[in-house]
Amino acid sequence: MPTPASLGGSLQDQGVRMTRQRKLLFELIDGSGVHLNAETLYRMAKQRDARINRVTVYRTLKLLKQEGLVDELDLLHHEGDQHYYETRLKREHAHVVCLRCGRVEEFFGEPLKRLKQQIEAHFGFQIMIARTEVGGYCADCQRTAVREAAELRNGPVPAPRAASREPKTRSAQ
Amino acid sequence: MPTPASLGGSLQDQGVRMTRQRKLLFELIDGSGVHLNAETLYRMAKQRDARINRVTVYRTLKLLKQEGLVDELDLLHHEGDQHYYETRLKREHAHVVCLRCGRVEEFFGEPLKRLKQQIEAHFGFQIMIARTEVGGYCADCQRTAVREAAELRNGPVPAPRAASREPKTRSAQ
DNA sequence: GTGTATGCAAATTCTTTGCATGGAA
DNA sequence: TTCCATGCAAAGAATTTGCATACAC
Repeated sequence: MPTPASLGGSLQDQGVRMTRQRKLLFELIDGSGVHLNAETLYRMAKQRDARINRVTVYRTLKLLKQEGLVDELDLLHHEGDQHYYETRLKREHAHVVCLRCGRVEEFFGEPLKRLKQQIEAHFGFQIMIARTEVGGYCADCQRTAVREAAELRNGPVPAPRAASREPKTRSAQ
Repeated sequence: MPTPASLGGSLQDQGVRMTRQRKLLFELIDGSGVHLNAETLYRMAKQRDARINRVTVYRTLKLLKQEGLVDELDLLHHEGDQHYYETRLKREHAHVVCLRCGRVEEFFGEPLKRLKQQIEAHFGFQIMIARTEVGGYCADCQRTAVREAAELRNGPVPAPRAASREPKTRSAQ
């Protein structure tokens, strides 16, 4: 299990070459918290090194995915069909996506461990990847939805959807 | 919650027109058990009605997805980036994919309910979609992997990967 | 009759591949 | 010095869109 600062460390031992591009990409993925997609990662990398190519980003993500160093998510395709990547954490967690404002929360907790254990026991299965993604409405957006519905009934000027499209992230439990 | 035989029923009430194509697609999705992808569905439909177009399949799936009548999965991209669809069941369940033979199992159970409840309570979240997809090795493939490793050590003729690529499905608990 | 759904062709989005060159070990 | 990694251009897979026609209501 790699510490954030050493995404590449274990790879080097396996004979994978440490290039300028890979070093940069590893740093960005580790440093950015979570939920980068290929395009965003590419743009961030391009800013710090104009000589990097989008294809290299895809190849690097594929490598990290194969080696089990990052997890691939789609966050329920809430904004398009691209995939998102995060460094693999020790703790199992679920992603909770608000379908209205796009905020992504993370949930760590007992039920996830139990779920995994039960599946392994039930099927004699050896679990390598586990992904739980949940969509719905966050507390804020539930309130807003109620307000908007009221305004729609009463006044002819519904408030513009104030929710940010910029996904925020907050961890829990 | 639609019964399998009436995927389209509730849609008609909402002013969605029941066309020859939609009727056929609804029947196929309902009848086929689970885990159809767009291309497979298209080919099945084409066999029963040559006049159907691939685009109509995509449009119909999108409609059903929006109305919450089918769930969209990717089964961890085990064989490509296409998506899979299944009619929405009353019971929450997880999909358990063998990364070697491609078999897909379904897991129904307590931990899933608990997980959902805890997330709703913890965040004040209103869950609309929940998706759990688990990848790993099934009991059979664990045994096979051991045998193959042994053959690799002893004899120079490892057995070909005998596992079927045709995903089988079995339900559990 | 009206307006939504379809088919067709073309476009778009996301991702991968082939091949010559560059660079890490 | 040896291969693996990169960049570039181009291909590929999955899905969506524009627009004229067909057809459900």
